[in-house]
Amino acid sequence: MSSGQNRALMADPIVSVARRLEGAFAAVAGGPCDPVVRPSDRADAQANGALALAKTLGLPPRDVAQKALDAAGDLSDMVESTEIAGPGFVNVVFSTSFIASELSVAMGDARLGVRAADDAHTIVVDYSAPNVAKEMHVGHLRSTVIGDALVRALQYVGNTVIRENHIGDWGTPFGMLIEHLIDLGEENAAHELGVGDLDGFYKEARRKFEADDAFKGRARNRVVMLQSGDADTLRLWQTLVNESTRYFNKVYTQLDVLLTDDDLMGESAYNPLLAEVVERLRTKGLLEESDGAEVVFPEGFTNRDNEPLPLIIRKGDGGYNYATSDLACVIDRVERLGAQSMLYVVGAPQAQHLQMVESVARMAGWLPEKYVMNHVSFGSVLGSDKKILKSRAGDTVKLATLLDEAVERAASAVAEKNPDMSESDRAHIAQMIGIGAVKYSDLCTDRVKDYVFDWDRMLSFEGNTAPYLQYAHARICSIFRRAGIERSSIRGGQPLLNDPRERALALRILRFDSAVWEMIDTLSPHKLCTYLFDLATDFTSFYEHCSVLKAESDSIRDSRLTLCDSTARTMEQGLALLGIRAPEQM
RNA sequence: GCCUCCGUAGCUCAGUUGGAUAGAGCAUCGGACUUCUAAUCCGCAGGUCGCAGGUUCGAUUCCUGCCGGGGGCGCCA
Repeated sequence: MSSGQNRALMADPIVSVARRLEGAFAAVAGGPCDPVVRPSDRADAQANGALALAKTLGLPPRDVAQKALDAAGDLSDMVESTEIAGPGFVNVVFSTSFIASELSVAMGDARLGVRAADDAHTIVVDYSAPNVAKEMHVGHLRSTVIGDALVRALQYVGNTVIRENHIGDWGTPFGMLIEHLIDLGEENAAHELGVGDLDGFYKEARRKFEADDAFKGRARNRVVMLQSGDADTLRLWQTLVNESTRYFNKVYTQLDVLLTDDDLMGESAYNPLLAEVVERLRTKGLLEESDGAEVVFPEGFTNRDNEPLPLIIRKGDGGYNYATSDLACVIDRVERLGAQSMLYVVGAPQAQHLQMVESVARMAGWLPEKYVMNHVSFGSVLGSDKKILKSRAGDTVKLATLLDEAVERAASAVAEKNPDMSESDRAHIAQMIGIGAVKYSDLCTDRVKDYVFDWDRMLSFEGNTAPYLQYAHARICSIFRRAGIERSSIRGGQPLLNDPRERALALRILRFDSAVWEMIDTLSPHKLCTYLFDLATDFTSFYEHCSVLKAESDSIRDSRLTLCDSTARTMEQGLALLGIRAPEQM
């Protein structure tokens, strides 16, 4: 391994200095000790570890801080100055040459200095999960966009990531859906679904089911035929699935996410395992009979009347329900796919259900202790009235319609601001801007909270928005275009960082490493968004104050070109981890 | 009733796992364009971090109790 790769293991200087101080603090403490190094507004970083340590040692905090600095020895290869301040904080200022050389190393790394996972493993990410013959709406938007970003980030640092799209393709509604398909005629029905009128199809089927007893009877009979594997029924069912997934793929293409047919793992895929789930639970002695159903009582769950709450494995009528297939999922993911970690990107209302599934899986011994099953919960999309987002007619908002509107709005913004652009360029770029804006507005706030959907805000070029970040990237591309310089031609050098904005920008770029890891550690894409916004802000400030092409000297010009290129690469990669494109002009 | 999530500037949101004086962006106000894309930048102002206790050197952050809002609580998925 070259020293370059070795250094790149910790691109963020704050991480580097933290590791250096960790030993020093440990020496003072006489055991492992966190130096608590954080970014600081009074220096580049501050170590707060002395205050806590002072307590256990019974010494004045400032003395402890001094001892730690003494133990750290010579830090001059990375640090310009250290200072003990206030009650015992250690303020750290990096040497500018260290920042410059670290940036050069990071930019020579294939991952731009982002640390590789030291525990890379196989992770299943379960996301999107629309229902066959039902329209995709904003709830699917959140799951799809958040899940996709997590997949990209987890993959980036070296994990093996398996995408699973657990579509709703089984269950009692398929009786009425198949009968409605027959009524319409297969050709007509396929067309209706193929063009994306899933809502109309589903609603009509449900209307007939509720209004027409004969239809209801046929539907019920059809469910039995489906479950018993009747060939003709299965063929009709497959038509529904195929037409729906064809439509989903259109939305996924528009949304620009990674999901393909290879990732489809619908509920029906687990049918062969359901009987085994029951048998295994029975063998373990976990299965109990309750009100005619076969259930498991995981500890710690109670119902309204404070009685134990069961997870229903097999209904009174002998049918299975979603808890059973979710348990089959766990078995399949652990035993067939070798997953050690499972992420469920599912709305907050499913929290208790997933807890119960995990609990039963652990009771049954299907989920080893160290394996994690993580609910990546998220809140709702709200309208400006702070209520769940609805269309003007009061229906749920069709995802496809919403995405079309995003692209339309972006197209008219581009047409207005950049009228010289060709029609085909504009269409292409509007796609990146409109879709990017929707995705970013979904990703940029803490996922556990609800968020307010606002067209004007998300498409604005001001504030924490995708267009603002994309614009920073486009401006850099524009500089190189204007100068007629290939970006790759100026790589490899170390930048001069004499202006405070140059220095701040370089340090910010190096913190990409930590930003990606914060996103991964907390499964929170908004951490990376916040970073990219800071990066764009630091760049724009640099851009306003440090002329690149009209720099005072050629060496400064080249140095600034290097900074521009480093910024653009980091921005493009960061946006890519969020599933967002970075156009070269806009 | 029980469980769970949320409550930070007029609005929309951050706050790096307990650190110094709580930060952005909108909106308002005051400045900067024969431009490396002003789709931008610089500045002013704006706060009882829902309320009350507790833990400790130190709390927006952890604990308890209230108040307000969302969601969940047995055969739909």
